[in-house]
Amino acid sequence: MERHTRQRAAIREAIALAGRPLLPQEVLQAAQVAVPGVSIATVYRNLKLLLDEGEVRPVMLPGENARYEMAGDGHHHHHFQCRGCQRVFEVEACPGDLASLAPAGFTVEDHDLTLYGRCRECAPAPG
Amino acid sequence: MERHTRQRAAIREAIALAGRPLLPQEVLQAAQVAVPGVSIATVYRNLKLLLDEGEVRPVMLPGENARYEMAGDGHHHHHFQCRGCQRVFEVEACPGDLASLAPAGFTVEDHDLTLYGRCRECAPAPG
DNA sequence: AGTATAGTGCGAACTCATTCGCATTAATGC
DNA sequence: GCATTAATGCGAATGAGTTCGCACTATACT
Repeated sequence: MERHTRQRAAIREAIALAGRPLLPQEVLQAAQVAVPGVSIATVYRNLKLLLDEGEVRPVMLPGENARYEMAGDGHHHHHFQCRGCQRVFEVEACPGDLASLAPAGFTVEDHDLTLYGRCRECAPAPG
Repeated sequence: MERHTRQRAAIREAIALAGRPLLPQEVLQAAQVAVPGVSIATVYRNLKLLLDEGEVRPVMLPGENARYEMAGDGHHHHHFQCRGCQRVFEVEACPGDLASLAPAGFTVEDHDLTLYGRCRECAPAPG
């Protein structure tokens, strides 16, 4: 039977409160604020659990390790990665139907879009 | 001084003729047709060389290892990955200006788009 | 043809994220 | 409170992709 532990709660909280997809390392750092001794192994174990339960979803970006965000209502959205802090944010908008972009004879079922630039905190003209 | 070897020629050819980004393993297979004994180490060494010379460019897709394509004229384009054969193809089209999709205060400099579906050969309704 | 040395093939070594083994800790049910 | 055992922390182990070391090959120049 599944037990309720401080570590698990801290890990779930970390992801829920971040409001953006986190790397396992970022989850660890955030969870360690609440539970100083948490280990990276526990983060990975709980991420797997949360994934199996469908509470959390993996976010893959080009050339990056998987990040994790709350699955929420599963609505379609994309991501923005800041070139200053490397953090990833959710983007609600979507360019819409892209089926016509594919070569003739190809069928488009889905798409992934990643925007790159500067987040509010790493504003343009970095210092 | 840089020498002309059969291996290097075969590797460059493999990428040029493929017309789509190749994984190091795919480059190896293609190059082995021309030069049976080529090793994967040589593929990696030459990929690095070609990258340094700007002849070849890396293509990163979500959750995938780097693929390589000829740098060509460097025009802006995107990619399509087939869910049947996993191969990646170039897509000329682009949805255009996506700057407006980002949250307020964020600056969009660039974007990556990946389409997923079925290529002509792995046509819909696989079987 | 002869020499110097860039390039190659092979297998070992490395990187780094992720997973595992195991002794220990602590949540749950009685 | 006590027993059961899921969960944790630690460090070792994995695994896949990539790189390295070194003896050997073969290109380019004479």
